[in-house]
Amino acid sequence: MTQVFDGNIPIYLQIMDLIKKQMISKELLPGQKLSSVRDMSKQLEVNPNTVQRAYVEMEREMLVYTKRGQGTFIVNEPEVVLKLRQEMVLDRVAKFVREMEEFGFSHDELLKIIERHLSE
Amino acid sequence: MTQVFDGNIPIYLQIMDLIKKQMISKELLPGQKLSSVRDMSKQLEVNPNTVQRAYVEMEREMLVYTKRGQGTFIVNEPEVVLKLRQEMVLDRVAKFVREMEEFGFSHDELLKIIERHLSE
Amino acid sequence: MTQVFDGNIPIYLQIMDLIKKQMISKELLPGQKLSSVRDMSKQLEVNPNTVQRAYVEMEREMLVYTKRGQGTFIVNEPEVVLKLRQEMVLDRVAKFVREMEEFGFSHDELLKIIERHLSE
Amino acid sequence: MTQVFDGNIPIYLQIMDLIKKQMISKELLPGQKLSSVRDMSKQLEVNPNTVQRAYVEMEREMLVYTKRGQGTFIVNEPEVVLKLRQEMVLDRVAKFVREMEEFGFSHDELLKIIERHLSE
DNA sequence: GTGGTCTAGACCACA
DNA sequence: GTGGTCTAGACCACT
Repeated sequence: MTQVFDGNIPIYLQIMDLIKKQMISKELLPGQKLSSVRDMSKQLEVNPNTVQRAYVEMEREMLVYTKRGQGTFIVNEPEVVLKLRQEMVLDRVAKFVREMEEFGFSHDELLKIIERHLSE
Repeated sequence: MTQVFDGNIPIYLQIMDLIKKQMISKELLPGQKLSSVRDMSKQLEVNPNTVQRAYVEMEREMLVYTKRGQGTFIVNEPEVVLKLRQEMVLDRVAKFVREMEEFGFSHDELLKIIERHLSE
Repeated sequence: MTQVFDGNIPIYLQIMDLIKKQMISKELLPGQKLSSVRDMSKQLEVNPNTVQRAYVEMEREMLVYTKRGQGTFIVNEPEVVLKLRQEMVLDRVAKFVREMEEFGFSHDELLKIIERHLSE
Repeated sequence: MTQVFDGNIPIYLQIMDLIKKQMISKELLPGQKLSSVRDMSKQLEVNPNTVQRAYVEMEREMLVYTKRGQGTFIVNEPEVVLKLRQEMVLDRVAKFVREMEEFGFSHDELLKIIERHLSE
C-alpha cells in the first residue's frame, strides 16, 4: 500500500493526520517509537524535511516527544491519545453532519444514506 | 457571518465548494446569475483574481457559463445539479466512512456515534 | 556592516533576535513591513528558507503577521512591542547579574566594572 | 537542582561553561580533580561522550589536563584561572553592554536599569 | 513580487 | 543511527 497524498493539502499535515489516525486506531501505542525521519521519508516517498516538519509540529501539539539522538516517541500518557480520539472523531462527525445538512438532508435521510452505503 | 477560509487549502477551491453547496441546497438555481467577481470578492474579503479563478474552474467543470458583459450563470440544466449533488454526497459519505474505519470503528459503532451526535 | 552569525546558535534564532532588537530600538515600528523573505535572505547572505523559518516562528509568537501575497508585518499593537522590550531587557539584565554573581562579584564591584567599561 | 540545558546550544559547550564558572568561583581549585566522565554524565543526565567532549575541548584550551588512569584535573597554575576570569568577565560585560546599546539604551539608562534591578 | 511548501542532499550534535 | 539545521533552488497560490 503506497501512500498517496492529496495535492491540495500540505503533505506534512497529511503525515500528521496519518500518525494521529494510527495513534487512535492503536497501531501506535503510547511511548512507542515512530519510524525515524529517514525511514518514514522512504516509506512515504517524501523528503526527510517534510517528515521532520510533521514530527516537529506534532511535538508542538504535545502528541510526541523527542529524545536527542534516539528518536521521536508517542507521548506516554494514554489520556492524551483518548482526548485526541474524542477531538478528531467529534470534529469529523460534526463536519460531516453539517455538510449533509447544508446539502438539505434531514437526519433521517442522512442515516439512511449511510446505512445504504455501509451495506454495499 | 464572515466567511473564513482554511489557510491550508487553496481559497479558490473553497470558493468553488461554497458555490456548489449553494447550488445543491437550491440557494442558487439553474440559470441564476452569480454575484459579480467584484461583489463576491468584497463579500468574501478576497482578491478578485481568486474569485475569477474559481469561476473559470467551474466553467471548465461545466457547472457555470459566462455571458460576455452580463456575468456568470449557473448552467440551465437541472440534471447537472442533481448529478453534482449525487457526486458530492457520495464523495463525502465515502470519505467519512473511510476515515471512521481508519479510526478503528466498526460499522455498528459508526452508526451509534452518528445517532448520538444527531440526538444532541 | 555585514551580518555575522554565531556558529553555535541556529541562524533563524539569531535572525529573530535581530528583528526583535530592531523592534525594541524602534528601527521597526508597529505595522511596518519587514523585508521580504528574499530580500532579507540576500541582505543577511542566508538561505531564504532560514529567513522564512524566522518569520514563521515570530508569527507564532504573535510579534508579526502575514498577509498572503503582500508580506510580513510587525503587529500593530505598540503594547506588544513594549512588553517584548520589558521581557528582553529583564531577561538580559537578570542573566547578566546572575552570571556576575556566579563569578563572585558583589553588587558594588559589578557596578564599578560596568562603569569602568563604559568609560573606555 | 537538576541541570537544565538550553536545547539550542551544544551541550558540551554548556558543560564547559559550567566548569569554567566553577573554576572562577573557586568551587574548583587549581590541581583539583574533576568528576569522572561517568559520574559527571550521571549528574548531568547526559551521554558520557558529551562530557568527554567537553573535557577534551578544555584540555585543548589548556584549562585542564588528563592523567591516564587517574582522571582529569584543573591546571595547577592559578594565573590561568585569573586570566580565564578576566577574559570571561570582559566578554560578558562587553556583550551585555553591546546588547543594551542595540536595544537603544544610553549609558545612563543602562546604569539605572542595573541599579534598579540590584535593589530588588 | 510575496509567502508557503517541497525536494535533494549536506553537515552537526548527540546516543 | 537519530533528530536539528541549513543550502540551493523549484513550484504554487495569492496580490
